[in-house]
Amino acid sequence: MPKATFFNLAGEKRGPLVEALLGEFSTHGYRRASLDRIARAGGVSKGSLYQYFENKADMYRWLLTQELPRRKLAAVQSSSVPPDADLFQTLEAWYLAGLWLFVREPRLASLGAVLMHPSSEPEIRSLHLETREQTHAYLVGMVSAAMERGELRADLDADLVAVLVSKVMGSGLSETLLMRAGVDAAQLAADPELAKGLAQQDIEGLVHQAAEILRRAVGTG
Amino acid sequence: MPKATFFNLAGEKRGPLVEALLGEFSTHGYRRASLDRIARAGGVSKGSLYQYFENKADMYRWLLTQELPRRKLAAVQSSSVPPDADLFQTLEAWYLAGLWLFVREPRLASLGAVLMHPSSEPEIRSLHLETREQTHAYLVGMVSAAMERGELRADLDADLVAVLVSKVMGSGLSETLLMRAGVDAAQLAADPELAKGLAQQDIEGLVHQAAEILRRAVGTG
DNA sequence: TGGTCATATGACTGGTGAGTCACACTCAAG
DNA sequence: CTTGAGTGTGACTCACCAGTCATATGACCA
Repeated sequence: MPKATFFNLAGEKRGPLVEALLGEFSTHGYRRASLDRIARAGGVSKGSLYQYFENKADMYRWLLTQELPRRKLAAVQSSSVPPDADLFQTLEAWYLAGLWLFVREPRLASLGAVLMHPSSEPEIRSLHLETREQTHAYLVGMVSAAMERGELRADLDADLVAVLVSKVMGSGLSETLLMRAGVDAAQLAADPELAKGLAQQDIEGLVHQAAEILRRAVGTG
Repeated sequence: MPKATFFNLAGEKRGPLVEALLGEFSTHGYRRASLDRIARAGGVSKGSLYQYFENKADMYRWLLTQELPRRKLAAVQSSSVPPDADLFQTLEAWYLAGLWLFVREPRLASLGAVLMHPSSEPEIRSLHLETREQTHAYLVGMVSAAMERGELRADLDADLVAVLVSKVMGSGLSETLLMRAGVDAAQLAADPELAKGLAQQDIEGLVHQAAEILRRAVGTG
């Protein structure tokens, strides 16, 4: 957890620092991220970083568990799901908003994508693992509820369906989108201008197609 | 590419070295893998490593593009697909063999899994990217052929179906299996004994369920 | 025996980067 | 004005590690 000093920071000093953290970790990943660069880009001395955070892993952890969700939520809140939407409509709206994040906030989106992969860095392995477990548990809950509402075939394993959803609507869609635009998540984070190529894809159509495939795969009827 | 010296090596010297490469890269990933450890574990001096390979990336590249496919093929060749099998039966047999690899050769399987993720290490980024592109192209070919045989709905995008297959049958299945057994690919590589927990899962059932979901999702009828 | 070539070795170099520490600055309270 | 707690600083330490090189070994031939 960051130290009190960090939270006491005035916005005009904290803002650039957070930007620096976001930029560095999203373009270089955890291991290759350099604290010297973060300090320089953030307009802060290296020693100060250690006034604010316990260590490098603490910075990464705070960014990914506190700041990333906060910003994601803010960026996605515009999209509202109608109250009578079924599982597939809900998922479609949700993941559509997630894909737009790649266009509007590529650094946030790439960071989020990386977080869903297992990490080989011991300091942050458990963070990635726990995030995946939480996401999975949340989806299992959604799927089970939909099953009880009769929207899904009852003979299916909720666990397996949850993985299906996360793979198809999550990494599957975002990787397809990136592939079609011919860019890499890491490049995108380094140069957000590249997001323009993404915006020209038929994102709505893509997400809808995936949701319909999913509906056919596990939906009733 | 490795140098001639490497290929001239007698089997009894080369074997342990290859084992060391495999062990080190599969448990620590590219960046954290240490050449000193590889040399020690492989019973070879550090200088010799540079008689055999250009550099670290060369070792990684050789292992993943030459040795890994060779061994995977050998480990999987037992499973034969009947000549009249349709796309879904073929995929089921294929990926079933892939999952057994996690039980029999966890280090190979984890290496292969990591290779399918984007890497943030510049030296090997293109290797990972190209592997993913090749795999994708191969699947697109398979899917297109199956479409022409009328096994798949014709209104679908072959590109999207290929991603679907790779996500559901590939990473989706292997991560489900690992999750159920409560192990991590990295742990598994470090301690292959853990594979025993995997063997107790109903692997055949899991793969079959996934293949049937896929059939329903994109198959005709 | 002596010479040559391929191969083997491990101490060493240079670079990097996380984390530390002695010192400097600020400001509010006494 | 003085004090000291809180904050800021960046040169420095320490560990790690890829890659090099001077030297050694040994096989083979003349």
